[in-house]
Amino acid sequence: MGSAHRHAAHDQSLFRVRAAVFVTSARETAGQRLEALGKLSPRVVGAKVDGVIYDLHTPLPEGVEKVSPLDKSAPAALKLIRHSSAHVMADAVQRLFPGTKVAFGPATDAGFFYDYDRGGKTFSDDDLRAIEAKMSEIIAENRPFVRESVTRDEARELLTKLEEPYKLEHLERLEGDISLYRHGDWVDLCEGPHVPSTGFLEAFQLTHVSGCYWRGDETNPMLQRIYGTAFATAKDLRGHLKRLEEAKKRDHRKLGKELDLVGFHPWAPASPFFLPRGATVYRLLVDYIRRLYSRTGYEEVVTPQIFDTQLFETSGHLPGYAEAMYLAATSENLEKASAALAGEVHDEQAIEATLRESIRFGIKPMNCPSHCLIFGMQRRSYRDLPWRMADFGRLHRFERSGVVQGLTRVRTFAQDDAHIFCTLEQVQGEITAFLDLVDAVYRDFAFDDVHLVVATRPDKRIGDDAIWDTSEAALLDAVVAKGIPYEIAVGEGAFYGPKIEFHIKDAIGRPWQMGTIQADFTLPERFDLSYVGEDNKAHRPVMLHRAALGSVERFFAVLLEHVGGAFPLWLAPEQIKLLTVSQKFNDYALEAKAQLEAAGLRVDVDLTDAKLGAKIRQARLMRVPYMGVIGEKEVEARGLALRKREGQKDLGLLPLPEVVGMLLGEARPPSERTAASSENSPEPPSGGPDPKV
RNA sequence: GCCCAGGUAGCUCAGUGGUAGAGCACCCCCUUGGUAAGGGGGAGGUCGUGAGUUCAAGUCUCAUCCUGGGCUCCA
Repeated sequence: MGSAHRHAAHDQSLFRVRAAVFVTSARETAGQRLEALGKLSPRVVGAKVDGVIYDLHTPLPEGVEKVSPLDKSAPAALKLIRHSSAHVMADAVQRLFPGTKVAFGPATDAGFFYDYDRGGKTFSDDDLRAIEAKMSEIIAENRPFVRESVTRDEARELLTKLEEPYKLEHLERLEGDISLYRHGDWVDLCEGPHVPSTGFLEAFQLTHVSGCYWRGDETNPMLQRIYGTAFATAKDLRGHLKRLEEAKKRDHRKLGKELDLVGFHPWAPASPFFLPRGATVYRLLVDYIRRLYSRTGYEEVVTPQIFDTQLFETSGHLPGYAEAMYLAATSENLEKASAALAGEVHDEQAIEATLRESIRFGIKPMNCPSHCLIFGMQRRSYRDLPWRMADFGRLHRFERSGVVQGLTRVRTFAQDDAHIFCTLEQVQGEITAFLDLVDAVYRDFAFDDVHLVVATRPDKRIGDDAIWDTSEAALLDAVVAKGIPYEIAVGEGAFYGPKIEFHIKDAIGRPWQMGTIQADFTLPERFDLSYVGEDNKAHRPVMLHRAALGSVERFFAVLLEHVGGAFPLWLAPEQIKLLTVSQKFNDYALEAKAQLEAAGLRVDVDLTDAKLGAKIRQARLMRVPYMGVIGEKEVEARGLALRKREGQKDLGLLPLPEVVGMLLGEARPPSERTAASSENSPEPPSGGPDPKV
């Protein structure tokens, strides 16, 4: 698997200015030191002092050794630029909208934001443009950013005077030194560091507004968050905007519509319709996983959609997961329930029983409970373990209206889901095998930037520490043995067991979490599952939840964006489209189509009276991997003129059997290509004929 | 669920209170052609939905549904 990419919990410490540094102001500053070293220039936005970022005007601590300039183009400089931009924005907002209170305003991975309380009022897009204009004025004033170290009482006094309740609240949570930052007349409770002056901010843009809660808590007042982005230079900003544009072009919702893959309808919100072309790809994905299962010892089951709610009470989904579950009612039961509510039933217990009965059925949000039922249907022996039970069952989860998104967050989906029932001793081997499986899958889809996160026991958990020790060790040992880059997310595991998450990066560098494998000790317990061991006693199995693609819908979306709509041959809805030069050749085109289809290819044909150029354009827009042009010469030669999607590759006139041979080799996922089929690779090594084996 | 922005023909989008538009797609006709759009004609909309203001509403107000961007949630 891929490079040694890691998410290292970004060097926050770099930006934490050390304590007890600002006692006097007579001390030499970073800027002075750099100047003395002849390293100060207008490109320098800060200083790196023994690995910690300082403002230029901040006094250095005693006995520092290394002071180096922080160039505005350095990645670490972005944080200064963005955080300073946030201050300037807040200044602009308070100038334009007096009385607005400020909350938090940090730099983020993509830019910055600042949260405001406008006393219930909101910001419009026009407001953003006005704020941008005001920011430009403040930047033109080129006021220096100045740090002040103050006592808690002084800070409290100032913030009280400024009437900043959120800042005051935050002040009381702060530990250690308190500092303020000023530029011009504007002052903020802030840790810094900042760029030397507002004039250093060359390229910024406010992007959008959203609501958010104070300290992220839904019960707190809602604030208005204005997002922006900022870069060292206008060129960098343009580059960023261009990348956003690129991402927009690849957006699966746009491509899904353009390529006739997916549709939506208001009567089934957040629930995709896979149209014929999309359904083909969907089926190919599932078929691919099925073939993998048959090679790796999985057995597929088909399970019900709707269950008595007792199932979910046993599994704990009710009431724990109730808000995300659809419940199913029958009209008969609903009538009884409304009669009860209308007061036609008087016995309180009877009313309660009637109401309970009215929602007696639940639509499954996960497959695991029904798999537990299957396990429990018969007496199981240790000889049956590990048992790998796969299920592509459709799941329904009620996601809140604000969180659904295209195919990546939907209310109905299927997973390449499987549950492995095994002994504690077998866990590590199963993990290792799954790592291999996932590795093969991501390779086949050309996701080459993959890394793992091992999530360990959270504070709130169930199960003995001894079991956690064993299962965490099993996960880690398997990962370490594979030599795959990983990181450990301490305390991020599920309450029922540790897990491994698989994160990939797509073609334009965006991260996605795809597969996962989790150990579970709870569910077997809840369902009282057991197997008979060698010792003829009952033992509790361990359950592993695992998926490589995750949700097929989501994987479809990520893959679609990854390939920019151009599916590889083995996944393309149509592998080749036949284009006739004129309708005189339609009969032969249909013959050729039948022959290619008989050989197992997915073939489309354009018999319209459009000109060849228009047909090619149409096929290219649909990203069809191969085109077969058919005119007089091709009919005579019983072949077609092959043209490849990538580049302008005209592969010339080929007899049909040769076309079949060429395409079939490429028509399987890489891991299923045999030496025999790669012989027919469409791109033989250059220079001379293929060295046949 | 909350905040912001949208919703006009199948698609992409014009339309600032006074007779609903364009391009593409679709249907018909001409054209029968050689590697990213041949030409002509036609059909297609209760402007998301429901109320309200007005002599008059796609346009203003309110409500509601859906979509998008965030927040939040995520066994």
